[in-house]
Amino acid sequence: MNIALDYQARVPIYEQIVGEIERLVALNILSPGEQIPAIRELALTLGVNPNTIKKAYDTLESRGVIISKSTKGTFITDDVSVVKKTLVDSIVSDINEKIERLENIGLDKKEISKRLKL
Amino acid sequence: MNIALDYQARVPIYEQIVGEIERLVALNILSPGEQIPAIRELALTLGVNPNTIKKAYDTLESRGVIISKSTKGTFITDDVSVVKKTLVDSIVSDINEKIERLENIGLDKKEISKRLKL
Amino acid sequence: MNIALDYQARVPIYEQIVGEIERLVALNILSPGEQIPAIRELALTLGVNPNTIKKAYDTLESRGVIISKSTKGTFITDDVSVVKKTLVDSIVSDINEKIERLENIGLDKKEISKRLKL
Amino acid sequence: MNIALDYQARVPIYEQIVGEIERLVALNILSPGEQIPAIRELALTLGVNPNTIKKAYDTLESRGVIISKSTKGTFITDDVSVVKKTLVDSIVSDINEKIERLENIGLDKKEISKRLKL
DNA sequence: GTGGTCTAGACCACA
DNA sequence: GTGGTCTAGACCACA
Repeated sequence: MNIALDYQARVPIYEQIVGEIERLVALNILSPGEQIPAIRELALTLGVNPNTIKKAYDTLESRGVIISKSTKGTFITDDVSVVKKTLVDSIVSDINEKIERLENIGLDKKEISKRLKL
Repeated sequence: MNIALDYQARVPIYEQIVGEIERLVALNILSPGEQIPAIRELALTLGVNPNTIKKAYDTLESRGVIISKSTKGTFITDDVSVVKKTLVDSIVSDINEKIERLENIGLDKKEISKRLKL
Repeated sequence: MNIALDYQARVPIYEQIVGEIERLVALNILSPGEQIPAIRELALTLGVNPNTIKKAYDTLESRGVIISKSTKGTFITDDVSVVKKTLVDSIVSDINEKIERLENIGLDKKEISKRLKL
Repeated sequence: MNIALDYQARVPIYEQIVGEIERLVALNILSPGEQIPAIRELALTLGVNPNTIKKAYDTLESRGVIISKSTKGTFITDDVSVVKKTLVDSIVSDINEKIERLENIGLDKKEISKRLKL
């Protein structure tokens, strides 16, 4: 699994991993039901402690992105649509929040639109 | 000065204060040249340690948002336009980054536009 | 034999199998003296390692629920009443423990009764 | 904080701690908004590694029982009623599930009632 | 081999 | 002092 980590970033490593895996799911690079690397395996690949991977996997499981089946391995959830929808929704609402901030500062919708890559 | 703090957020308190003051400047609620509260005063108002306010003010001064005149007090910079421009630019580039992410996930520009409050 | 397994549950697979067979006995779906599937056969049916079935059968035999007659096969015990009684007793005492917890939290017996399907 | 741990139990230590704190909240021994011991402090008291307490606190926070305010400490949530309700509901539905199992086994409601401490 | 738990302890930013 | 992150590594049950 191809994941780039930034050790300087404020975002903790385990959350970077969470974000990357969510991204790979949204991009259909990871498919529903697909098995993902074992904790220790990914730890080796990324040069990171297994506990850190575990924390990322725990977070992903609590968000319904993956399911871990003890002794069997860890798998992408069968219904990926919810994950995608949630991700898109959160990005969209982030953007809308920021558009609102720009309007508060005094830019009108036309000015804003001009500066967006749309 | 009306500033809401979130003690649970990952963003440190002093940075939240920085962001809020920049926002108030951008909104013209704080005017160029206007005096802002003394460190101890604001510390009391917000129920926060004076060191935290100090750190926020230092950051704001290094960004050219405020100027502290030793015994006279602390003031909003006279030329507020740079502050505003910087803030707007950073928000705009944030948004464009997220638009790109949405495109990567598979939404085209039309779909994205439909969901933005523009 | 119709047994549903939950690979995510904390309860180990072999214990789930034990519980399910005890349940089938208590429900008279498995009758006294009846032969049950061979280890390898059940392993295939459930898509599980034969060692896991072995462990479940061993446990059931130690509890007197089944008897394995070497070359002949494995059978439900002739006197099923003890199995049932033990099972009922353990469920009842589970419930009573939980009733006590509800009382400790502050519900009185009347309130509790109202919410039970009795 | 008075918490008894059972190192033999199948339930992991961190979950025992979670359960105990939920219980103390339900019993009003821990009040809304009240500060609870620092991670390292409770670790010392219970003779357990700080990471274990952290995991318990993380779980409690994800369930909305406590709120951790970085550098300030950890606190019981302000609105405890939801926590209580959820706890009671889950116990009640556990009991009802078991009552149903007893009925499936062949006991009628009268027989069951007789054996419950109600 | 696989996930799950736990200890020991370091280091960090922040307040 | 307080929570948060991370490493290193052991041990366990289960499959």
